[in-house]
Amino acid sequence: MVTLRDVARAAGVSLATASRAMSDAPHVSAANRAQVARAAESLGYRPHPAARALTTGSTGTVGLVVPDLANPFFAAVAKGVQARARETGREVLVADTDEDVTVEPDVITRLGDRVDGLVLCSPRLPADRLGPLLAAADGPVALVNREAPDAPSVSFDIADGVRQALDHLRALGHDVVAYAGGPRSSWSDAERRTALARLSTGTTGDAVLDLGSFRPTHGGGVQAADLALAAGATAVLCFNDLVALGVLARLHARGVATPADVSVVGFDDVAAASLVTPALTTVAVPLARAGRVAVDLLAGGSPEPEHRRLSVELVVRASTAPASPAVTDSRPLSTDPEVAIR
Amino acid sequence: MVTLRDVARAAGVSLATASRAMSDAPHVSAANRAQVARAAESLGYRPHPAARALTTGSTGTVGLVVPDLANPFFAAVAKGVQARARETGREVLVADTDEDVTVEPDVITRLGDRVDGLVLCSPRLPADRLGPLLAAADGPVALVNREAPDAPSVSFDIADGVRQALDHLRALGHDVVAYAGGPRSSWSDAERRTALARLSTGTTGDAVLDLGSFRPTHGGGVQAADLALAAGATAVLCFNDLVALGVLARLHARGVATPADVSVVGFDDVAAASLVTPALTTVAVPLARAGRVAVDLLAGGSPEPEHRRLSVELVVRASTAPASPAVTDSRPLSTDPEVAIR
DNA sequence: TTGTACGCGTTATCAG
DNA sequence: CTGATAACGCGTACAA
Repeated sequence: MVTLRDVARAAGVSLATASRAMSDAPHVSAANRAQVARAAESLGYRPHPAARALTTGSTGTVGLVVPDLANPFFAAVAKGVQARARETGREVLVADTDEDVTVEPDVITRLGDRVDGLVLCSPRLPADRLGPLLAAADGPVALVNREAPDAPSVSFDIADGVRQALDHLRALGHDVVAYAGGPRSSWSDAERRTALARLSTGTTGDAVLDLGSFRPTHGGGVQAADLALAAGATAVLCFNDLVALGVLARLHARGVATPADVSVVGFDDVAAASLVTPALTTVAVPLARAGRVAVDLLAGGSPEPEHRRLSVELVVRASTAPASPAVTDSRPLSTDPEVAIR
Repeated sequence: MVTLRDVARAAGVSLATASRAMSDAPHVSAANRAQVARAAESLGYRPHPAARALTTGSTGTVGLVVPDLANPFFAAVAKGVQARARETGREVLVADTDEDVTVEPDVITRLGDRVDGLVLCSPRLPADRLGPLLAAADGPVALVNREAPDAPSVSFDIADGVRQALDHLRALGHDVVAYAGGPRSSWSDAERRTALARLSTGTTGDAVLDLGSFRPTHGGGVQAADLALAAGATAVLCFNDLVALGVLARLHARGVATPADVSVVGFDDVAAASLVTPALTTVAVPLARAGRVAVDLLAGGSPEPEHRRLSVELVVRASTAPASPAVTDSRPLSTDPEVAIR
């Protein structure tokens, strides 16, 4: 291994001068600066991260905690974090909690010792458990997709997304729209619900049906679809795209046409949303952007935590269409054995 | 910050003894060991990773390099790496090259300085560029989903997967099966092709049509589907599930029924494969397992690099069925405006 | 502007 | 079994 001492020797200067030259510090003659640079280059010198961390206290690393790397939502955020960190010369240490909120404190402390700051995606950790966690963290923490008073955060303008979706559906003539909600402990589900509540008390008097809470997965959507049908909804707004995809699949399996019979709207605009048939109408959310912003938030050492809210946009695709008479359970199931329900 | 010195002081022993006690080293009296443990516990002592790394030379960190974190294939591998690293008390530093092989050398050296070993997923880096890269790496490197003479690797029994898929298709009566290949520079595509070549010179004389190389994405599948139809194939085996999903979508859009008219087989068994309609028949590949094995391979300091090949299994779902008379371009397009081609 | 010397927190070596 | 003490590689007061 080639150390700074080797570089200094080769350049004919002292260790201190070499150090200053490498870190572009002032008080170094142009000649020496060039000498050192040349020596470092030719020797293939690379500073030892641990040694640097030991003296400076900064590791050049950001941590990322997500519930599930295989979930396209978090994968997209991770890409953004990754990209921004790399641009700013930092590396990213990633931890997947496997959807288990009980391990989060441990993961956070373990990671916390090795990083300069932490990007935390923990949609389902109860608010009262989040506070202590933030307090225990020694470095800066940036929250993604949720807000809290004590930490900077980047989230999305969910209320506006819900509004756009509802406007779209109502313009299409849907009076009975149902909401397939996410986990009760989810901050962003709460956001959707309050937005929905505010929007459904409008002058038109249209209310939106609460189908309940579902696991934020394909399976959750399957359950929600049955309930939506039973309730006679002509449109269903989903907690996220995974749920929407499940609704789509279940509707298809039960012989209900989408969007002819019922319209479906998702949330997030995950990659799969545009690839499925029919392509999903969904509220596009700048996931990667959020990841990038989160790492920038780590640096901002303002006293008051900064809360950035990114705007969202409804993407209309093929899963929504003008309302037709309600479809209920009395509708005959398909006789095609491929799609029939036993 | 509480250091080991504080612990030693509190326990009434020297720094050296405290160090030994903490690292479960021998030559420490049971009494002192307990004292130190108690002191560390009550003070909330956590060893400083950088300091430890500086002296030991080991960082307790493994690196992971992938082309795209948002690709479900790599996301699954990443989960495995993550899980195994955590189990063994290590953290993982992840780098996403964004499918750009030209940045890989840089990424690898940057990461290499901070980790004890590197798990490298680089399916498309040309073999002649991989060799030098491995030579330049200072720590151990484990390859995932490709093999090379100079590094340990974990890959899949692709030949057997292809065989299983082909057997399945032939048993269903498909004489004309087409292969929608992946990138030419891909090691695993080459594996599929040689397996295919060996299998198609059998006594039956059935050959498999080579549709060409496609981008390993949904879009690639769309292109492949048109070619498969033009060639009159009754079944198409795809490079991976993303391609297969593209084929499925395109077939549907062109009014060709799956699996009634043409069967489709994927590769990898990514999560989406079982969620789509019709559910995809595909060769399941233990992605997460591979990730776990890869981190274990890093530790094994054998002189000869170890090459582990994981077995795969065809999962028969709804996208394959007995062959029907070939469908060609002469077949009338659907008149349903939803699916018609302009 | 340059060099010397100390400290960062740990582990490891060597006497006791 | 225990305790000083010397590294590890680098940044940085302080002195020159």
